[in-house]
Amino acid sequence: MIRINLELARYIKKLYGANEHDISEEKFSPKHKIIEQDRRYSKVYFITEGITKCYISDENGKEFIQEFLGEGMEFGELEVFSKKHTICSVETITQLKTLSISHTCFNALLETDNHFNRLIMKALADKIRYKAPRHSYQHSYPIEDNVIRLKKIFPEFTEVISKKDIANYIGVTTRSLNRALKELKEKTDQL
Amino acid sequence: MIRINLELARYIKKLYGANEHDISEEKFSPKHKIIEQDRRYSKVYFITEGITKCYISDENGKEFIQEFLGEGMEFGELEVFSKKHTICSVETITQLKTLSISHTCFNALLETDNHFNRLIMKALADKIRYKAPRHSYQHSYPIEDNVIRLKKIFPEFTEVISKKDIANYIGVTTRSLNRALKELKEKTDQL
DNA sequence: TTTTCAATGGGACAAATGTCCTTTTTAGTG
DNA sequence: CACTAAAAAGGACATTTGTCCCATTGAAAA
Repeated sequence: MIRINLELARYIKKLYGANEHDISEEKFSPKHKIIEQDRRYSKVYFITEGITKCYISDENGKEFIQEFLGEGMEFGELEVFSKKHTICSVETITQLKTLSISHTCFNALLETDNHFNRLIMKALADKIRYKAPRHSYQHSYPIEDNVIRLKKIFPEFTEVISKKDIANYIGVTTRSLNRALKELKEKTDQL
Repeated sequence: MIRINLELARYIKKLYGANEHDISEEKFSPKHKIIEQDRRYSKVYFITEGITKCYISDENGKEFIQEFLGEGMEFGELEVFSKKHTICSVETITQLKTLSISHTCFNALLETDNHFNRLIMKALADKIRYKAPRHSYQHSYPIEDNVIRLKKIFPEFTEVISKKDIANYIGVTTRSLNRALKELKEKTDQL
């Protein structure tokens, strides 16, 4: 549910240690919007600490959360390859620390650093791999099953992430999520 | 709706022309399953002609279509980066021609051919970019709106792709799709 | 041509989810 | 500590979508 990539985190920290002027550290407080949908930016971010949500909002203001990003996850990288606007907003949930790098340097690294190139390639592939079954599951199963599934992979999810965000992640209304949680609780209490 | 990547198609054909022994051409007839979910393969395919569907099926046999792939789209590449099982099945819809290449050669190309590396990177990024808004839209809007949207981007979709596949692409039952199509027709007939 | 089977279309009802509101709880602020 | 605003919980009802059928059509096979 909260995606991480420790291998990438380790490597970007190592680069930061060796080559401080290309990579810079930034800190953000909770609920801070780092990237806004449909804009242009010229930096790629790597999370070293904390959690963000990455979401699309439509004209009615509905948010649909794509991913929760944790340590080692990158964002802002898609726009390096296809020079278009961002498709997602990224907003911090907890305090956040990032290492960031300009598009120019990112490109340079991709060309000169084979290992870096491979890590980014793998990170992209993993994003695709991860999304497919998730959306498939969400469509095919009732809300309750989705909640059970979340509980399994991340038992304390209700403590860290707000109900609204969880609902937007599953793609349902808060009302429906509450209903599912209540029914689930009643069922487990009976036992 | 049917994704293509002409730039990649052009380049892989060019490579095929120059270096025939690493890349081989294959032909498949309609409804042929080229790749099956949860298996291992050692080839990457590039479509040069025809259409396939790429889908996940669950334990109840429900199919959820991730993408329809057309000219220039690749499949089987995700497993090069994370050496796991396939997450999708890929099945031809029309006759299909592909150029395929072994994992080993694919990796070699990525390392030695900068342009190829960049094209693959971009192809991965585009797959991510494309998926996000699509799933968001499908969750947020009723079936009818989704059908209207498909009509806009691919007017003759009902002729090429079966109702069942369209329904599995939108993530609804055939019954619901038919209902939506009927209501849509009634509305437009009134005008 | 007849037969067969899959694809399509749709009726009737059930179940899941959304909408609209109101109440309760919680956390933060003056 | 009291006050306020946001988050959470849930009642009542409407709407959407699914399930379970069966009828029709069309195309491929015998």
